[in-house]
Amino acid sequence: MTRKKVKLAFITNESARKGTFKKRKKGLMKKVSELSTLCGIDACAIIYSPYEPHPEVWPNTLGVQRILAKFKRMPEMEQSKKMVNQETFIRQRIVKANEHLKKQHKDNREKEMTSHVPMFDWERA
Amino acid sequence: MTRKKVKLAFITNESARKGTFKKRKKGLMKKVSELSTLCGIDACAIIYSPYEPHPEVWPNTLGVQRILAKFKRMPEMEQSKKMVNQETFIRQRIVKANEHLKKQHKDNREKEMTSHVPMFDWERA
DNA sequence: GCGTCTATCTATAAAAC
DNA sequence: TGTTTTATAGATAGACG
Repeated sequence: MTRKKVKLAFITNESARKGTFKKRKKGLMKKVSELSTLCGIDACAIIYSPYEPHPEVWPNTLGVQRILAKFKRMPEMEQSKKMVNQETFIRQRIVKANEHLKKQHKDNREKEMTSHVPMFDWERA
Repeated sequence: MTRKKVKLAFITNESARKGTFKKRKKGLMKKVSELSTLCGIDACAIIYSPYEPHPEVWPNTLGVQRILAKFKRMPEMEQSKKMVNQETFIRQRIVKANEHLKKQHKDNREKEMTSHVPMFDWERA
C-alpha cells in the first residue's frame, strides 16, 4: 500500500534531472505524436533545454511554423479563452484531490468512525 | 480480460475519437506541465481540434507567444538542426551519407579517376 | 453524448551494468 | 556518463450510469 510518490518539484540533482528530462521528453513527444495520429488533429510542442543548443520540436520546424502563423492570426481576446493554463490545471487537480480525500473520509467514517486529521490547508474551514 | 491493443491509427468512430481526444489532451498537458516543473525548462504545447473554436495551449497564451517569438528568432538554417522528428532524422542521415559519398567520390577521382554510379535519384542531376 | 470507474497498458524512477 | 532492466506509479480504453 505504501506507494512511491514522485514529488512534483524541480529536481535539484543535476544528473537525475538530466536523466529525467531525456526520458520524459521522449515520452512527451510520443504522446503528442499519438494524439495527432489517433485523433487527426493539428498540434505541436516546443521544448527548450540547457542540454541542446536548439529547441526540440514536434512534429518538425515547418509544422511548428505553420501553427505559429495560425496562432498569431487569432485575435488577442480570443486567445485568452479556453486555455489550459497552469493555474487552471492546478486548480482542477486540487479540486480532484480534495474530492478524493472527502470520499476517503466518508468511507473511513462509515467503516470505523475515525476522525480525520487534515493534511492540507484547504481542508480546514 | 479484454485485450486493449490500441491501434496507432486514426480512430474512425466519432464518439470514441472525441473521448480519446479529451482524455489524452488532458494527459498530455499534464506531461508538459510536469516536464517543465521537474526539469525547470521552457516548453509549450498547442493543440487545435474540431471540438474547440480555439487552440488549447500550455502554459498559457503569453507563454506560447514568448516561445514562438524565441523560435522565430532562430535563423532558418539553425531550425533545421536538432529536431525531434523521425522523418527529419532519416533525412539528415541520408544527407550525411550522401555528403560522405561525395567526399569519397572526390577522393577516389583524385586518386584513381574512377566514375561514380549513383545509388539514389537525387544524386542524378 | 458525458462523467466516472477500473482493469489493463504505458511511462518512468531507481537500480544495475 | 549512457544504456538496459525492472518494479511501480501513472495513463487510458472500454464499460457503465
